[in-house]
Amino acid sequence: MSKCGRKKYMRTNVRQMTTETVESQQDRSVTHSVAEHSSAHMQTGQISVPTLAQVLGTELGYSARSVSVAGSDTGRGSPAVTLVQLPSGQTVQVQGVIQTPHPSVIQSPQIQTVQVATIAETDDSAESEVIDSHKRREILSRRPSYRKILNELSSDVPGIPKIEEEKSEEEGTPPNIATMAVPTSIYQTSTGQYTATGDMPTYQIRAPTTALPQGVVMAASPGSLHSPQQLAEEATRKRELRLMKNREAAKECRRRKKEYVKCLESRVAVLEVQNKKLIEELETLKDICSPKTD
DNA sequence: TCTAGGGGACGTCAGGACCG
DNA sequence: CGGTCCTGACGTCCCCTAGA
Repeated sequence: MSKCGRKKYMRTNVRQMTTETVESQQDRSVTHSVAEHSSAHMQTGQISVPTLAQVLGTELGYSARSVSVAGSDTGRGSPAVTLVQLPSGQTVQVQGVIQTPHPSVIQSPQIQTVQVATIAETDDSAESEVIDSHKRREILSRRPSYRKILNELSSDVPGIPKIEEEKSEEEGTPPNIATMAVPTSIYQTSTGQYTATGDMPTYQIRAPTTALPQGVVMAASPGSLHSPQQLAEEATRKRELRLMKNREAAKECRRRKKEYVKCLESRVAVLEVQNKKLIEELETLKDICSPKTD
């Protein structure tokens, strides 16, 4: 079946998902973490987030040249400020890359999973089941969206491209398209649904509402409906509109998620390098400070 | 060559978050 | 408070690859 045929199939084949199935999904969802999706199998090069590495790399540059480092972490939510003394004697205050401004998307669900397992093992009563469901509900509470997290990261580290909020449509310009300057502009999927912009200096982020036919809603105002048939048509139209919106939203959400994961991976890489350099520096200082044996 | 399995992408549903 | 947005989870399809 071709991609187009498959899409057609997906459109016409409405899956019957029962409530029971959904509830079981909820239970299983606790054990599912983003980390599972952020494996090394993630396709590379679709959307690059080079600015993070570049910015943090700049910080690494200071770190590498430093002779003495005095670090201080102001606590959770505040990035560590590091005093770096350059070889020239000049002291520079650097906002370190080691910071925990946000609850980790990758780690927290796993921790919560352990908590759920512990509760389930130690409590059997019906009352505990109620408590369990409450706790599970708390655990399932939504964390901040990828857009928010990434934007907060962007504000912490200048130079990281922000994910733009949707803008109102304006005539004459492509609506709801935010542009970001990135070195590589490959933005496509294996299905080719997104056009590759290989020779363009920017890639485009389409807001979920971009491709929506606004006129669909405008065309059928409730006042103009009379017969049950018209009501049914209106209901169908609304449903299709909602599905179309959600389709676009899901695509956008997946794109943001990928970008976010890439951002985290870049960060991990930078932190690993920095950690290695700090260890080397520590060894050097140990050698200098230790009394000579011979 | 065939097949099983892994992985990516997609559409859909459900429900929490957010906003006017 | 209702409408909309966002995202986790699921099922499905397609592609690729290793092994028989």
